[in-house]
Amino acid sequence: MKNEADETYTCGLDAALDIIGGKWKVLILWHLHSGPHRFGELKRLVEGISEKMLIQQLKEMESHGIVSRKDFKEVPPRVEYAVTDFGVSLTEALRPLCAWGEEHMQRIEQCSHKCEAEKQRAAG
Amino acid sequence: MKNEADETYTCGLDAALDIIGGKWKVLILWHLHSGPHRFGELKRLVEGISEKMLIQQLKEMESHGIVSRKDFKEVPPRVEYAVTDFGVSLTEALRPLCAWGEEHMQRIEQCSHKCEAEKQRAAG
DNA sequence: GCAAGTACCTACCTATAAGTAAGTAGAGTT
DNA sequence: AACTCTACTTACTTATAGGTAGGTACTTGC
Repeated sequence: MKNEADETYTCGLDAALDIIGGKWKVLILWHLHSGPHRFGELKRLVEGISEKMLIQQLKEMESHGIVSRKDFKEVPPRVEYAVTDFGVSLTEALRPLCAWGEEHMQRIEQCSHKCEAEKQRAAG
Repeated sequence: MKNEADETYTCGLDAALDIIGGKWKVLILWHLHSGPHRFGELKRLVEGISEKMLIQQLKEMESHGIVSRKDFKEVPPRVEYAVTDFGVSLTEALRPLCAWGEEHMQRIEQCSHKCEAEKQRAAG
């Protein structure tokens, strides 16, 4: 967000959300947390993600140093993705938030349903 | 994200990011964390936010129960926003991530600059 | 009348994220 | 030849988030 040339982030959360914000990154990170995975494994584990989005997200996470990519130079291609040490520090920092989300998941779901219902009502 | 009628979140982070994801919510929450604020105060504190976005984000945060809105029924209007108990539990859960972001802020900024530079190089 | 203060609402536009579909490469199998 | 496996790339489209500009309401002061 606040990454214009002359500006810095207002707070640490702002910066952190630049690294893990968006629909897919936390899901990918969640699966990689349990150990290294190949591309195809991740694709099957992360339900609903397209190859294109998976590649894009992995590339971004790699460029942020959260994830490492190991190419075994084989044919058919064999590539393995794993969380880096830096990425592990992030997953550790995410633990409390993860627990909070688990604890309040039903509440969040109910709210989301209510918000959807209100939107549809407003749409007529 | 995963709030379709028949689906639930894959992990707690997924759910939590539904509550605080996006450009503005963490910044608003960060300012409200220090105590209740009126609309105009928040508008001045959160640099770069438009009234429209501030209203929209506050409304969403209120509907999620993170923020409370107290209308003093005065003219000119006087409304005060504060973090709820539920919101406090969220801010507590966000502390480690906030600290992580603070700790790695410069690294994140440098990476963002590099990504921008690469994008511009690719654009020609 | 205008301007200031306060906190919103609405219509429309722009930017960004995500999605779909087609394609690439090499090796092996039918 | 086609198909399978693997992991990508590219062009274009759609969905969503954020932004701009105009407006509302009331009171007070000039």
